[in-house]
Order: sequence, then C-alpha cells, then structure tokens
Amino acid sequence: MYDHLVERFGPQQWWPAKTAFEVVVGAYLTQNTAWTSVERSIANLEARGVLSVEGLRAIPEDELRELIRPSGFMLRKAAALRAFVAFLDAHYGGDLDALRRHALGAAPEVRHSLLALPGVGPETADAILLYALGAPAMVVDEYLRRIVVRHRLLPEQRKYAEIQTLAQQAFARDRARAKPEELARHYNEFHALIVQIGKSNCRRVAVCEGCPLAWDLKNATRS
DNA sequence: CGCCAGGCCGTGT
DNA sequence: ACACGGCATGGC
Repeated sequence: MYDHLVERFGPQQWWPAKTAFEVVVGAYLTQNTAWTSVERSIANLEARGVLSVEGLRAIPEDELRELIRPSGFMLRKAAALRAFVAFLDAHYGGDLDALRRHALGAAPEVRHSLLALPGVGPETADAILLYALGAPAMVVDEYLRRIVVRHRLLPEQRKYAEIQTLAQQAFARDRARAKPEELARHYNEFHALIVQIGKSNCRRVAVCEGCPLAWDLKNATRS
C-alpha cells in the first residue's frame, strides 16, 4: 500500500510548520480538529509573537485561549500547551533541542514522559516524536484505523498499539537494516500520505493486488 | 440542520 | 478492562 501511495502522491516529507516547536503546537491543536482551523490559530500565535517556548511561557493563559479559539477545546488545549512548556523548562532547560537529543537516544523513555502530560495521548506523543524530534515513531491516526478496519486487516475492536504494530510490520525490512533517520523518513512519508488521502475526497486511490485501497475515508460512520 | 475534523480524558459499568 | 459522552469551533 505504501509503495502504491508513494507512486501516486509522494514524496511528501512532511508536517506543515517552520519550526519544531510549531510542530508540537500543531500536534496539540489538531486533535479532533480540521487543519484549516489549526492554521488560523497558528497565525494568531505568530502575529502575537508567541509561537515559541518563551512566548507561550510568558503569555497569560486567558490570552492564549483566545488565540487558539479557532481550533476548539481551548480550555484543555491552552492548559496542555502550557504544561508542555513547563515540562520542557523542568527537565530540558526550556530547550526543545535538548528533548530531541534525548529522544534520539531513548525514544521509549521520552514517549513515556510525553504520555504523562495532560492532553497527550498515543497519537500526539508519536507525532511529536516523529515530526518534531525526528525519532522513528509510527503515528496511527483515525484515517489509518479506517483503512485497516475496512480492509479487514484487523477487527473493528482495535487498539492503538495493535494498529501501530501492524503498520510497523510493513516496514520490517527497514527496521532491521535502515538507520533510525532512514526509518523515520519512511514513517514520516507513510503517515503524511495517509493524511493526504484522508483529507482528499477520492474514494479509491489505488489497487493493491486486486484490492481497492483507502476508499471514502471522509465517511466516519460506514463504508 | 447534521455531520465531520490528523484525540484525549473522566466516569460509569 | 471496556464503552460512552463531553470537550469548542468552523466548514461544508
């Protein structure tokens, strides 16, 4: 499936952001939220000059809420973003690059500490690891879940970890041989392609061994 | 007007 | 250990 998608859409090499910190902010804001809404919030933060660790540390929380209002869930998300900055301050001297260095050496440990933060579940943790920190973390989103379930690769009774394991198995060769940054590039490309076809409206994007791939992902209920 | 969006969390069984 | 609703807002 990955090969078909690369042929059809790739390469993406992805996450629409100018800085690693902007990736983190986007990862929080896009939770169950359309990316166009996130863009508006990011623009607000940028215009206010607070799209940085220092900026979010200094701004009053009620102002932060107003800036991210377009993305919804503003009470939770404002508190969660502040908690991330506090986490960076407490353990990494407020330096996102220090967290990145730690993640490249001990990704599972960093993932565990990210999951302990409010507003960070498995997808957000893996998105931060992969797109902000460059660690080879497989990101499982709602679109990938639909692809897996509708192709009956796994039963409807899924768990994040099961789908993640399945998706990682598709890259077994790279996991065994490729360097971590190489594997991260594949995971990046893979998830970016998933989102690309998810956001687009096409019902069917490829045929893989006679099987139509990834149709009607816009339909959340049934396909 | 109803459904959906690149989830997460608290609560009830 | 699950399932289920709430969280907020904007686009279509």
